[in-house]
Amino acid sequence: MPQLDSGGGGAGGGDDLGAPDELLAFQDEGEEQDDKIRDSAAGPERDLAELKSSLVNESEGAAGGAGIPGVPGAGAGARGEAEVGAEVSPRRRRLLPRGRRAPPPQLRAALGVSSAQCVPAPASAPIPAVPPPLTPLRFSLQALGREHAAQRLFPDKLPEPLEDGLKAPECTSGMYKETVYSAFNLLMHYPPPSGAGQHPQPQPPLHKANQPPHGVPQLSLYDHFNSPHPTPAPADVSQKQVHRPLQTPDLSGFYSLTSGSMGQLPHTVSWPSPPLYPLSPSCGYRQHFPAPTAAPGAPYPRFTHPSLMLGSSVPGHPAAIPHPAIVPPSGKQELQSFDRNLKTQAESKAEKEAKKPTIKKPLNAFMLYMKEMRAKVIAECTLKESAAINQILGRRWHALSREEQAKYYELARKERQLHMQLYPGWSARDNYGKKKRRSREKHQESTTGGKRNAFGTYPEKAAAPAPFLPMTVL
DNA sequence: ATGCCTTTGAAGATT
DNA sequence: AATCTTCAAAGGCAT
Repeated sequence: MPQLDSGGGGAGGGDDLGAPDELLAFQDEGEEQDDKIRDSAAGPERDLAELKSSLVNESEGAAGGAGIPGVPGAGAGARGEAEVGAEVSPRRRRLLPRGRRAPPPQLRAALGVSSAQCVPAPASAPIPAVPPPLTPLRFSLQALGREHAAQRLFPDKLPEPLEDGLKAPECTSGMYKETVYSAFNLLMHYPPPSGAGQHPQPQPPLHKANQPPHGVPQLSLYDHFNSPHPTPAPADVSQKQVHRPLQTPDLSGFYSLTSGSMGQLPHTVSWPSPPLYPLSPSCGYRQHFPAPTAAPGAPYPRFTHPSLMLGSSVPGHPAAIPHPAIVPPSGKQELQSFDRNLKTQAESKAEKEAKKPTIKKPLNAFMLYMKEMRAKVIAECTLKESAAINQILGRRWHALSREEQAKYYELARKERQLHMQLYPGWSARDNYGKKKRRSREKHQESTTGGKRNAFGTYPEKAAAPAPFLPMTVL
């Protein structure tokens, strides 16, 4: 989205041209802004109420024989829903019962056990920026995930944007205003003295770093560069092993909107972190690495695991530095077998090819939004089923103001741009077929009666000019 | 163990 | 050019 490129042209070329979706996302929202704002302020209970209602109505509509309800009930509230008067979006149509599992009843069950299942914040108490503490299990898993995540991080990227973020007006007056992000930024750059952390959760021991990251949740560049627990770089790495594929000065402003998962912040900000120090101003990315705390010369375990030494696909970026977007083929099973295979080194060429780590797609704006807000929704409700949560998040996404959405689009644009810089030869095509696709027959069934075009909307709407120029708000 | 569900957006593939 | 398809995250659930 060129309008989003406040840099007046940006790093170059087509990358600055956001996908049409980004423009379309703001369509039909002009006169709906007021409604959206009201809805947005209505709180989670309304989200759920709408969702429940719409699900019920949609199901009833389907059962009624027409197959498609004319208006999805109260669910129309979030956006004014003028567009659903005549036709229901393909996405909503997909909510209708289909296939062997009849999702709507499932979701109704998940959402409709009772309104009490969702525990919204009291009316007098606004939704906290920081979600309630996580359960011990989730807490430890996230901590573990974060640690492993750090192992996959490029040590040569750093919170420089964070520093910029502190200076950037949009970071002090936008989506993260008066949130923990500000504190997070500060802590990232001005961490408490070693041992000053008062959080009862001890920092995971470094020795864990030698363990393979089994079950490590996939992290995006967003996670990585906003990681509150950046990977400490060994002195030798920081001095001589850091290779950068490109000099990318125009990336200097990346990730100025720091966040990471909301759910991680409460404890992560209180973790004691080693002091940060800038690496090399000559680097494409300015680096801030935690000063090594290990004895000089001591091996740095975080980079010793074979699975962490997988080369990036970046030409001139030798194998040493893993990247959060790089993951073993698919999950922990593969990771374990990957280790074994590395030990035996007896795989066939084809097998090796199959074991090549996957470079994931960069997250789009909505994915970034979901990643950030999921924990919040989970905290507000007892829901855990992602399908239901995603529905809520989808509605909230539409209820966001243009300014709020624009920030995620900008973040996503930067993520794509950085991804492109890091993996010049990568294509989304590379990952095609790596997921087992649902059967063609089933998919056709699901799309029968309504097709979603490349813009996720109706062709006639896609043809409409986008009234919104995000540039004006950035 | 694996895939589906569900969301939006991006991008490759197909018509 | 327009449309279709796949994948990105996530976690419960069905097979």
